[in-house]
Amino acid sequence: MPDSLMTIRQMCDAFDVTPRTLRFYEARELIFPERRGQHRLYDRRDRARLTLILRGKRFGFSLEQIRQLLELYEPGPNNRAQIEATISASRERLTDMERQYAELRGAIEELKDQLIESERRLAAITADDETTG
Amino acid sequence: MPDSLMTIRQMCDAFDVTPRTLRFYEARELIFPERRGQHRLYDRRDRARLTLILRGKRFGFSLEQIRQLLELYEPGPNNRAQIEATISASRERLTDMERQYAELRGAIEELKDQLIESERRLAAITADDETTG
DNA sequence: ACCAAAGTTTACGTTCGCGTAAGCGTAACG
DNA sequence: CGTTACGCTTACGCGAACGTAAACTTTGGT
Repeated sequence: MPDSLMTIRQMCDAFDVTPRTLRFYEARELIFPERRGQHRLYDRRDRARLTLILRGKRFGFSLEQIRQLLELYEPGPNNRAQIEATISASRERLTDMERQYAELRGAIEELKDQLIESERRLAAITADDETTG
Repeated sequence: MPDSLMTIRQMCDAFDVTPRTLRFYEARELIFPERRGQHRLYDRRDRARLTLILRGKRFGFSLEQIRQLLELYEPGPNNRAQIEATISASRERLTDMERQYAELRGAIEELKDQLIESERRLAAITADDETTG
């Protein structure tokens, strides 16, 4: 079993997705499995892309945004203009992600404060129970 | 103009959303504006909640997840069980968010590496142009 | 008093990200 | 040689998160 090529079922088991999902991503041009006859075969590159797709989804990106992100990881034509465009797009995406990163930190801190406040209130009630009860 | 109460239009302008969106969030019980006659009036609390809603959306949370998150910020009944439940839920959410935070850091680093690689390729082509051209 | 602007409800329409069922090919197993 | 399993395509369905249109009331300005 050459692990360099996987069937759709092996992919589904490995990544916990359905066949429908893989075919859907293919229709949206996010992955490009080979065809052996009618059957799809997924290689290392497809798996790497799928990993990025699923991660992108956890960040709330749309499939279209993810598709554009994936293009940034492609070897691409050694055309200067293309490389420059990729660099520019990468920088923009990086800026967005850094902002989101900072925002998430802020949200975490706020929730932490809220948690501490709840713990304080619980402690107050507990102390009250001990004196009153 | 008492800025403690805002009309739906002022809210839309301030947060860059449509009236439909605000009414939709209200129908889903994410915000609870007062009614002066038939009209809605939004106070500081509504605005605070809307800020959290929009931020949650940027993190890819569903409105239902956000609604549950908002509950954690509510004063809530001083019932011990309720507070304990809130604390427990807050801890779980915090764990998730910390994980997402770390994951985002990883994604940023990967894209950075990719960017550096692109810059290297561009430099190589440029150097090539200078010697060849 | 009147008109336009703004707000309200009701309800159908739309896009995204798949789920799900129908119907067909084919390959392997007993 | 049948049937069982897996995969393929086509296509309709569905919940989320609004957009949009229709019809009505309310409110502010002149």
